[in-house]
Amino acid sequence: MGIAERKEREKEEMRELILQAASHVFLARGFEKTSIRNIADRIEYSPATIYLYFKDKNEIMYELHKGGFEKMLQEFIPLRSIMDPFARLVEMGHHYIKFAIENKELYDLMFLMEAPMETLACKEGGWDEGEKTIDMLIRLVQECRDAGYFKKETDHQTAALTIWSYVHGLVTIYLKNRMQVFEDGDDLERMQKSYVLFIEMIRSGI
Amino acid sequence: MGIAERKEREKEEMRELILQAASHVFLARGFEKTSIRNIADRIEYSPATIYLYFKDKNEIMYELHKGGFEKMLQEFIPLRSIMDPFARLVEMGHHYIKFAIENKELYDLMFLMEAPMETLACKEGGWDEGEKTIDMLIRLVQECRDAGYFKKETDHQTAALTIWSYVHGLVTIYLKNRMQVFEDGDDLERMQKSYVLFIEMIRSGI
DNA sequence: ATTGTTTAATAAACACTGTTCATTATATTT
DNA sequence: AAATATAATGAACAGTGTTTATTAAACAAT
Repeated sequence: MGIAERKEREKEEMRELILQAASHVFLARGFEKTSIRNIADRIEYSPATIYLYFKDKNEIMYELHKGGFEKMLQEFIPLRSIMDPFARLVEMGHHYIKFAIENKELYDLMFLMEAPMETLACKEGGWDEGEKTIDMLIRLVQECRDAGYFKKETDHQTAALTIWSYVHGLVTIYLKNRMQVFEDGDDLERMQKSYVLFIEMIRSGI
Repeated sequence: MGIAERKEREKEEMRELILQAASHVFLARGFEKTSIRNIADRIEYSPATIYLYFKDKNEIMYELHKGGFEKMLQEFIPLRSIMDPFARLVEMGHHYIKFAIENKELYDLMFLMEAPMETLACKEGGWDEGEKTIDMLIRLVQECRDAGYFKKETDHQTAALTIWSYVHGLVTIYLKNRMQVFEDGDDLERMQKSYVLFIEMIRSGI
């Protein structure tokens, strides 16, 4: 029964081809402005063909959002070489902010857009990608406490949510063009200064 | 020349009528899913008529976003009766979070969507609404420092951005359904706990 | 090799979207 | 009452996501 297997493989290859094209067009034109027809054009297939491989546009979005988390976790790998947990936390924040700035569209898809969450709601199980990432942060907070940085009574989940909220808020203000409230000066520099302040805050406050 | 004035008044009334209808449909169906035709239907006019009063859909969004800021600043008025600046800051955060939760769509429009910012870019001048709000926060931070709460060397703008980032991030995670990363429990309670922690952090850390 | 059957791909359509423009209806002025 | 200016619209354009009936290709059984 080699044929069934080959078909399976070909189906997977086609899915991959579509996702690759989708990713390319999305990153080039932005998510909102990309249509199924754009994606179909790029791989020289009919728009209807895409619906043989994906339920709807949201499912493509969901799949790309998954890819975004893979990419992000990849970029977190070098953190493992940092021994001190607090230094690792600081560096993780840096990498998170850097990832958001360098992958605006992807970050939007991962943490702001509704599309992937809607597909998730139709599926069984939870938001594995998000959970995996926040778990990393929670464990890191735990390590920091164990190493004597944070107060013993602090709840890890609460601390993780607080830290995540801050970095997510910071990059979202930037990505969504709301740094305009500060009239002049360099946005990135201002973010840098804020991050330094926040780090000092959690060093002494959590 | 009473006619010209009446015409002017009628034009303004029509704009208001359209905005009112737009607001109603937007709030009921969500911003993304509302069309010019939906708005036109509600006021029993042709879709083309709307374009006699607004340049495009973005301009309607921009106008509604302005209304959102007015509403928010209205809700900040009671804060003035709080004498202690730090207590006022805490309460401002509370109100900010409350406003976001009770006006999800509006908050989205004010701080996340691109539409109003695109109209802004075509206009001269800056983002007055945003500036006014962040200025409130900056001045409040300044008051706190003067009252001996924060460190003397802390930059007000940096501190304000840091605080805003946190609350904005927190509500955005919630509004965009990303609280799912925490498996069980009440989202609002978790946010409450995080906010308490954050307040303690800035009390001792800024 | 020639059937019959399953699978893959598509063209065309449906019901939408924002937006424009020539045409019609109304209101104002002469 | 006729001429003009203003307001409102129907119809169209180019686009969207998605579905379906039809065609083309690949496979299975004879």
